[in-house]
Amino acid sequence: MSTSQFKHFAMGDIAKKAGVSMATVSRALNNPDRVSETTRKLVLQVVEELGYIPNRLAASLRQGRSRHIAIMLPDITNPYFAPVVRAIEQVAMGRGYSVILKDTQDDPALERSFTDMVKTRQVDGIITNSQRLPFDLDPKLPVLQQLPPMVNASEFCELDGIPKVGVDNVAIGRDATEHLLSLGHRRIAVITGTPHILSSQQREQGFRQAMQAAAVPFDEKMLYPGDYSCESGIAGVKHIMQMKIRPTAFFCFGDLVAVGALHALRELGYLVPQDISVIGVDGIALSQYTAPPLTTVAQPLQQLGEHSARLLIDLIEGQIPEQLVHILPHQLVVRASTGPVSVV
Amino acid sequence: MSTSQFKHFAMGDIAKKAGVSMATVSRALNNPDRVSETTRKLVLQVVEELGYIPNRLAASLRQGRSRHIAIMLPDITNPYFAPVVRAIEQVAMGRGYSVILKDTQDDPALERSFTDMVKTRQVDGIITNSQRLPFDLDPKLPVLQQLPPMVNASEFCELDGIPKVGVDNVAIGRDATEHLLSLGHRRIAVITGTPHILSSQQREQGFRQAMQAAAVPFDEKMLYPGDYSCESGIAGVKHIMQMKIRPTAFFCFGDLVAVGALHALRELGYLVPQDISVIGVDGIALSQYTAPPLTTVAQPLQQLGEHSARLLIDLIEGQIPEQLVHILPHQLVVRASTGPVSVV
DNA sequence: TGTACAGTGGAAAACGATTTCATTGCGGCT
DNA sequence: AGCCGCAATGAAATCGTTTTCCACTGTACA
Repeated sequence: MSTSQFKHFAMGDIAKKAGVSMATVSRALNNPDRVSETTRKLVLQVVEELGYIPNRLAASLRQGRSRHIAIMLPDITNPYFAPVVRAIEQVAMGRGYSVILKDTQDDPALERSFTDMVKTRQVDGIITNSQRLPFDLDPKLPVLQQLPPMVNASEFCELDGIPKVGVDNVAIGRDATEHLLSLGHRRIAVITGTPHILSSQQREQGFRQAMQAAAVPFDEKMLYPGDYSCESGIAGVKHIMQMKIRPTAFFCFGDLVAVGALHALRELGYLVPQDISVIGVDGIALSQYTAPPLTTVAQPLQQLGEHSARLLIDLIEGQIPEQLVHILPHQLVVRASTGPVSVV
Repeated sequence: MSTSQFKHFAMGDIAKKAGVSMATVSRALNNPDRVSETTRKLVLQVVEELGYIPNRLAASLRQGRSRHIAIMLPDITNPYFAPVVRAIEQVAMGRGYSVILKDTQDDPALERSFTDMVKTRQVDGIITNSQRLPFDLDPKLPVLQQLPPMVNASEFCELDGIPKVGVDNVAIGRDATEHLLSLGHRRIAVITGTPHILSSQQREQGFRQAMQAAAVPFDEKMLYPGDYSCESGIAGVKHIMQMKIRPTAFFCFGDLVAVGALHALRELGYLVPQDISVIGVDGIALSQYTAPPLTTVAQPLQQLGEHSARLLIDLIEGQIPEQLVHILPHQLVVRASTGPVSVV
């Protein structure tokens, strides 16, 4: 038994005391214009008087919706997600929803078990940052009809027809690369994100496009497969800087990776940006306080969250969303970690 | 209406097809040892066959518990919370609970509205990082009896009798200060956390104790009231370093503050730790990658989360917790941001 | 005068599980 | 043989709302 001992009134108690039916109490509370003003006032007064608090669980059961949404992330400790989650949560609250959070550690089994929450009616929809689709689809049927309300945020599943909110990762890869190229860098090293993840693949694709367009050859040894973590930034730098031919710049596929890279370069005695330039992606808050402040391609994190939440809730409530796919603008933020290539 | 079109079977369908009663189905699913093996197998097979998925909302209503817990934070973007939340979430999952997250921005109204979720039966209990008690208490009655299941994590409410999990902030303040003193620092500046918050007050108290014990006088002008943010670290440094008598060390009440301080000192041209030492509190993951790596008093963030979750769920389930208050050990982690005071 | 209709409000059926209470049948014990 | 107890099961009550009908009133209109 629990420690809480509130005295609880049910709707019936209110009804009795107000001398009306439960239906009327319910209406007075939820559809105020469906009862006369006098009755409504009467009911509300009794509600106030008795301190009645409705049991939302019962309402949810009857209505078939929980008014919860779920958000599924691979790694809550990545500061990338904090502003996104906060924005989601704010929009959700504004529309009467609560947010259930799940750190899946990128584990398919966890993802799936979490997704079951919509089947068990515990949540009305899901925002996922995973590119894995946690539902079995019948390829013969249209995708949208088989899906519960869900939106893919930041990280996309390849499948068409799934609502998505994110950025153009190919363009991000291109823009970052062009920035380095424009500073005269030719030997650019890349520390990618988790290789099997689409965003990383697309950034790499953008990188290659830009290099090719500038007719700069790329030595495949200059590509280090990371996993979006700080540690992979460190490992990447250490690995690459021990090679005979060293790069003049690092393109890190995440700001966290770049933080690790900056750290490792500092340890190895290199000066950024005099010896080596570093650019990141994401635009996490901390990127402005690294040493030196990090040049990065910033994503509109808050907007990402807002759009995801709005889209999902529209979907849940059967409102037709203006669009099913939102690609939000990114922005190159030049700070002190990139500079002209040093003439050796 | 929602887009999801799963065909749903209710327990009655299973019962009918298996030729048993709903009670038996329920038991086969939830209390396997209360039905014979043959019936259980039969039921499970039908469940499998029809792809039956129970409606947890209905179960929750009947059982009077949602199997959700809520966690309330002042600021989700502070990396301090990420490991805590993750640990909470893992323990909760292990015990069959989901976690609802709320960023309250330290706003009392939001806190209160969120807390209502336990009254409305949407959550079974709350972990709060706020020192404000979101319930009205009758001072005549014992505290515990009036409270819903809740635990105070990290940040404490002054009231006795509330389950708490946290660290000894006075000792933390003392330890950090003693570290600086042992390096020869005498003019120590302090950038506090949010002044009205207990953890900040206690760290300050510990600081003063240590100073007094060492018979080192403290100039009140060396205390800058911050708010645990990066920005307050920057502002604090800028403010204090423009004074005539400058400190040789900064004691920042949070790692984020310290990150800001490091940034500002760098901008002002000071070398850390040669010119000035900086120490933080928290032990966030990033503290090891700052420039220079940050000396800090680390909190056992993961354990904090684990204990909070366990304590709360014990409370919810009426198990008697071994103890109601957990003070976990902190640890001074000496890195490169502190050093002996320079002989001027 | 009769009919239609809008405005109210009530009774009772959902929602879909869990749990209580009663019943059955069987084995063991005396 | 008779009785007790226990394991296995079912019927029905229950959780606390929302919602669907339907009834009733009074007014407007032909």
